[in-house]
Amino acid sequence: MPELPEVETLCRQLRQVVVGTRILRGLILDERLGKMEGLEGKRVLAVIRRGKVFQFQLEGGLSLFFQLRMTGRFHWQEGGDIPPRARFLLSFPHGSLFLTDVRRLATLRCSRGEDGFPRGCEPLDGLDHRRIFEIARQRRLPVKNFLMDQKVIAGIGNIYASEILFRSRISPLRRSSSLTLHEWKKIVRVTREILDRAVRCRGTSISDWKDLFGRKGEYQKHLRVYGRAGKACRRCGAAVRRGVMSGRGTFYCPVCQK
DNA sequence: CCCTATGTTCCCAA
DNA sequence: CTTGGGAACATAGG
Repeated sequence: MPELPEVETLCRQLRQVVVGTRILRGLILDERLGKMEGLEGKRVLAVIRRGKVFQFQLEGGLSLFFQLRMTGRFHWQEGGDIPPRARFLLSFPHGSLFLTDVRRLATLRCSRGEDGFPRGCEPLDGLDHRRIFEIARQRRLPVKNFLMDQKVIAGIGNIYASEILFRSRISPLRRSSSLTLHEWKKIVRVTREILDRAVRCRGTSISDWKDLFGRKGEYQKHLRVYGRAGKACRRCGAAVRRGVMSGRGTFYCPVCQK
């Protein structure tokens, strides 16, 4: 579900709503989500993101790390009932933050360190294509899977991986070790362009993605291949192909992408 | 019943 | 030991 642009969108909105405010109450509504210590009365000092992971930094050094995974969503409500499928809530004097999650795959980790974050580089603050090239050279997996490896680059998921490779004109099936330095330079530049634009669009609402306030994103209007199996490639007119890689739908143009 | 779904982790085989 | 692939997780919708 949420990839970097969607997580970044929520992160910016969360900052505006909860940073500097004192928590009235924190409640786990589904034990499977994770454990949490007393948060009552603590102020939220910052909400930051790395890759697809959120960190809420609280007064006293405690942090909450959230991973939304496939169907986790954050909602801000100034009143009203607990929404269906809510698994967690943080209440504040001016409203409540809910986490809902149909498939119950999201996770929460409460800790005092930085250990909740993925190890990969952040694509929005200067990916070094030489470094990526060096890592990719030693791996033999398909480049699409490589791009989605959160230990290398943090934040790219299934939709943006297909889009990045289409705009880079590289086949998702290529072994990561087969790409040249020049090709990585292109991929890194395109990644930055796509993710920046998707953040400005507040994410991709393909099925049901909505931001903190229930608004859809706009990046679905810019998608070039994702979800377009059998339709004409926007560049050359050939039929867009849908393959399956590691169990995930993978969209590409067999003519444009080499 | 079949398949699909914006993610991550764990197990197993090579 | 490393690497990569697929199942598992859980639920809804077409």
